[in-house]
Amino acid sequence: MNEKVNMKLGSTVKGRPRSLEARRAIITAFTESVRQQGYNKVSIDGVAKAAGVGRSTIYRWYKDKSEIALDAATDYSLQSLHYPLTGDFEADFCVFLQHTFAIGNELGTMYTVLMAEAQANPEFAKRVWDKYSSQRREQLEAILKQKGAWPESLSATFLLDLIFGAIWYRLMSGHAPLDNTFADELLTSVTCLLSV
Amino acid sequence: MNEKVNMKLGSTVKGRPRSLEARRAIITAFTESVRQQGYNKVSIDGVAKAAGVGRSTIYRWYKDKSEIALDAATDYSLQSLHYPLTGDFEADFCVFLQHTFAIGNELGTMYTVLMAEAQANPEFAKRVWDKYSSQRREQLEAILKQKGAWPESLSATFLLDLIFGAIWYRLMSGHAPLDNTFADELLTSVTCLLSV
DNA sequence: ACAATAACGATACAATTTGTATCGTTATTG
DNA sequence: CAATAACGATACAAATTGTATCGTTATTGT
Repeated sequence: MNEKVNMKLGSTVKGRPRSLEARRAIITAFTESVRQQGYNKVSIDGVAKAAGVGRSTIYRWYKDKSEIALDAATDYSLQSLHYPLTGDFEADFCVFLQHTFAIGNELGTMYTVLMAEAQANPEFAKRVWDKYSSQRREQLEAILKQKGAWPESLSATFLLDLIFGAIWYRLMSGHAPLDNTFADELLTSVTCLLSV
Repeated sequence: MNEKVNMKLGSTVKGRPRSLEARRAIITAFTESVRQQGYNKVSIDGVAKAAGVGRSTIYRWYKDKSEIALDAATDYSLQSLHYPLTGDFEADFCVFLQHTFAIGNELGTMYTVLMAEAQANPEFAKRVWDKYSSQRREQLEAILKQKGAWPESLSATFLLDLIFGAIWYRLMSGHAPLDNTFADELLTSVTCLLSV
């Protein structure tokens, strides 16, 4: 989202302040539209009408469709990222998975689209990474480190790739669900790999 | 690709046969364009001009852009799938990874796009799965089964998701390469999981 | 040789969508 | 109440899509 935005509380800036309701409406309408029609068939005009805002309002704050997607995705994801850890590896890992699965089942489509969009746009890819991926990785890494003994031969980067990769892969391919069985299998495997 | 196509050798069908050169040119130009500009910025007209064919020729055989992507992706992938196994788990696994990495580094962008496209289109998703994903999975599963002892608690579906997931995740995020180190880590982990 | 056939390149077309610009209106600040 | 900037509405050129039509070209069968 545009940084010059006049949305800070207690702003001293003159002029009509940005409508947070409009932004929320845009994000909601966009997310719902993507879910129903697929990213490539969603038009800005359609989102504007569904959100009940003017098309110009969207263009004022988002350069193009991919920017809306990034804002919508990070907005949603960050909400579920700030909660206290118990310190118990197994419990925290399971909670993390549950949150991640919930987001995935809710917004998986959106993230896949972001990845596709990032493919040919390194700058955009970096923003997706910084605003979304890296934050979730850091959270999970902190949880994994609670396990204590960590085999030297196992790099954290690789283990994170393994876990997030499997989740992503199921999300994208849709060939198997993100359910409790899957969570159990992840826990078992990670425990196994960390106990060598 | 259209099934009614008149491209079989020794066809008895009247009329001018389809130009395989045109198809090859389309696939090549499309792949290159996607690599350079990104899927969403590639136009059919641009591909036609780059391929040196008429725009109508493309529309005659492909319903839309996503169909070109699917044809291009499967065409390329299937070439690398038919080779004999040695029967040695470790050797075959490494060769498989090398082939998969090569395809990924060559066409990863394309596959990510296919996944995104498949998100809101179950029918298309099924075709991607049947024509691409499932074939590679079967190949890898055959290789893994050569290992012999397979822990009851570890489902093949899950293990395949772990492996392909990690590869995909690296491809999409681009935060780490598909290199020999990564292959080693995969081999080590899979061996560990299969030896419990 | 020649008719039948169908893919080819080209071009034209309406419909959609994009991103920009402009307008009068509305909300907030000083 | 003046200054300011976001708001919704609307108009616009440009690009793109998918369809249709045309004359041309390559192949098959008689």
